[in-house]
Amino acid sequence: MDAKTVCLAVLSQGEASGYEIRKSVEEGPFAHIQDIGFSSIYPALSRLRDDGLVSVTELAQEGRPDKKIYRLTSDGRLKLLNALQDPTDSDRVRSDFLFRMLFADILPPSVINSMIDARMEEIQSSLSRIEARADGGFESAGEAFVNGFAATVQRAMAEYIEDNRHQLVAAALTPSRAVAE
Amino acid sequence: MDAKTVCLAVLSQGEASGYEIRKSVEEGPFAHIQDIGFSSIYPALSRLRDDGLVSVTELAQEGRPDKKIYRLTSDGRLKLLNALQDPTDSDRVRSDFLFRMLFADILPPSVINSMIDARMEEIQSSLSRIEARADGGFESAGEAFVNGFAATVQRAMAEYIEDNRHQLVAAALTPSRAVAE
DNA sequence: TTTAGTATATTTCTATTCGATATATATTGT
DNA sequence: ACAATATATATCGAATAGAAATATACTAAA
Repeated sequence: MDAKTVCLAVLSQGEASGYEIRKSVEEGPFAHIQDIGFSSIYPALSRLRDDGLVSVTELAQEGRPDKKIYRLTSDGRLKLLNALQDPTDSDRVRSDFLFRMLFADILPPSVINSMIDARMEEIQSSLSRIEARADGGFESAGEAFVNGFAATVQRAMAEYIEDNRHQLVAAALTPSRAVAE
Repeated sequence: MDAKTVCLAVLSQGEASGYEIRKSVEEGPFAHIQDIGFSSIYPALSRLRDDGLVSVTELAQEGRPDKKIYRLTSDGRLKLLNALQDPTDSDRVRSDFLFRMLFADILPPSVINSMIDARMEEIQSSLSRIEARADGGFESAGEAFVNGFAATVQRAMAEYIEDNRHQLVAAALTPSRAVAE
């Protein structure tokens, strides 16, 4: 989703500043399925305000920069509802880990092993966060569905890696392709 | 991975034009784990050539634009080997589908249902392509591992969706949040 | 048969996004 | 005392996304 829709989506769950939108996307229900940086958020919020889809209240703060609190307008809520029904883009995965695994037979086995270990740790910590979120209960059936989805996929990945990693390491030990060493 | 490394990676499996690199990434072993567009490939190839990491041969063709065929140099091969051992970025997923499912309770059930159906079809066609690739045999253990990984994940997703879709549709039928209708 | 769509092939444009940095201060941990 | 982390916005350059421009051949459907 584009940054504007992401902002509308987060704001539909309550008012927030740009900073809080980012935190919400990183840690909240959108974690694992969407990410966004400040350099997308701030221009997006400006445009949404110009288009009357959000309203802003500046809140003076001591010790910190003034906080700009954004709220959905009714136009904004409608826009979100429409955007959610627009044609859905295909899901996209970008895996640096699997990219490297494709070249397992030209990399040193020790490197392969530590990459796999690192990936397994990432998966475990993802799972911890997912399960922690489940303990807190869900605001909607959608959140429960997405959380369960993420958990299922992470577990499937962990299981596959554990079951098949030895084949990769074996291949790295007996390289079939030309290696520069 | 950045576009330059993707180009080096594809070229490590044989010479290719920019157009062929794209096709290879879309359809070959990189499918499902990486994507790249022409507007990344062509500038990347120019830079790689400037840096002496690839060499170019122009091939005149009739009826089609001249084809520029790129080959890895030995510097390029080394560069790839190094890049593959650089710190690995975290895997990233961007799911428009799950994003929408988060809002299942404010969308019409018919819309939810057709989004789910569309997603299931996409998964099935992904699986068909993955299984077709398995039938062709693999060039390396890495390819076999990645293909099996993709198959496992797609099957886990399909199974989860089938098992849990009714909960989403039920929620859409009895909306708990304010809906504009 | 004509027409639409798909395939080959590169280049370039605009808009968006990524990643880092600048700026400023409070709080927390070592 | 010092380092790291958290709060908060803005902006810069580089990279990427997505579409369009250009040109031709082949294939399938109306």
